[in-house]
Amino acid sequence: MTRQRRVILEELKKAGSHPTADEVYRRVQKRIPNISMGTVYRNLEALSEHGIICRLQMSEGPMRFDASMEKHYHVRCSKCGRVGDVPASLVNNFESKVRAECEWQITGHRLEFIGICPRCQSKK
Amino acid sequence: MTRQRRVILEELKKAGSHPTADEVYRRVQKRIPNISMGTVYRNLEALSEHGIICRLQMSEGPMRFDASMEKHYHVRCSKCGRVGDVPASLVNNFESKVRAECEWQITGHRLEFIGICPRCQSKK
DNA sequence: TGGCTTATTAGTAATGATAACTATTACTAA
DNA sequence: TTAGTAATAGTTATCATTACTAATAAGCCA
Repeated sequence: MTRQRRVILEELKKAGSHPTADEVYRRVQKRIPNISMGTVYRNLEALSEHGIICRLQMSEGPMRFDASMEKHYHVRCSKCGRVGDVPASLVNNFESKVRAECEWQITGHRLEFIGICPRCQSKK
Repeated sequence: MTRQRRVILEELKKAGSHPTADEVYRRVQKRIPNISMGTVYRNLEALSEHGIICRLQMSEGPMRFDASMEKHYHVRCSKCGRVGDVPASLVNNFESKVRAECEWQITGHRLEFIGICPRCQSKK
């Protein structure tokens, strides 16, 4: 656990929402001015491989990262791209019939909601 | 509807599965040898904007395209990357509770199953 | 503590998918 | 046939991400 890795994790936690690698980079840069983008990517990768953070591949835009490991889904705002959380408890099981009737062996799924965030709703 | 666009659409339909832009390009190239990659992208884009084809942003790998417009979901093989279809009828409604309880205005979702395709299952 | 081994870094260059640009060509309607 | 528009081929640019490399820092044992 190097200083760089520690600061990257701290800033990701502070960010709260779901920053991209670049947003993490810009935050960390304020504390370690000569940090390199490669270091940010490498550490976000390492942290997610150790199950400490989560990498979110959304259907649009670059990869995002999430320090929260609780089970939840994500909503992406189609106006501004912001990403929010949807507790898994709001989503009923929908996989069982697919598992039963599909000749593929289903191992998981990726679900992302599309919507308009509160901020963009009030803008209009 | 230019010759290029027509051939792109024909080859996409013939391809059956879910080719990437590059695969479409290679197929079309056999009939129009000097076609440009840009033309392929532009036309796949145009066709999908007109609702004639469907562009699939999978969570891994490049964009894929689908000539079938029936409502269905996709499974991606985690071994080989192949993409298959899952009829929408196998998936129960799971969105209503989210719509009701989330302060975002939900407009849709993107769902992708992960699994192992029949071919990779038998390989092992 | 000091030296040794290995991992990690900063910096830069490379990659791969996609989009933008530009001069040229094809299509269309008058 | 011609002006106007749209689409093309070819090329270059962009953006996110990964790979490479020499220098630096961690961790560990004597």
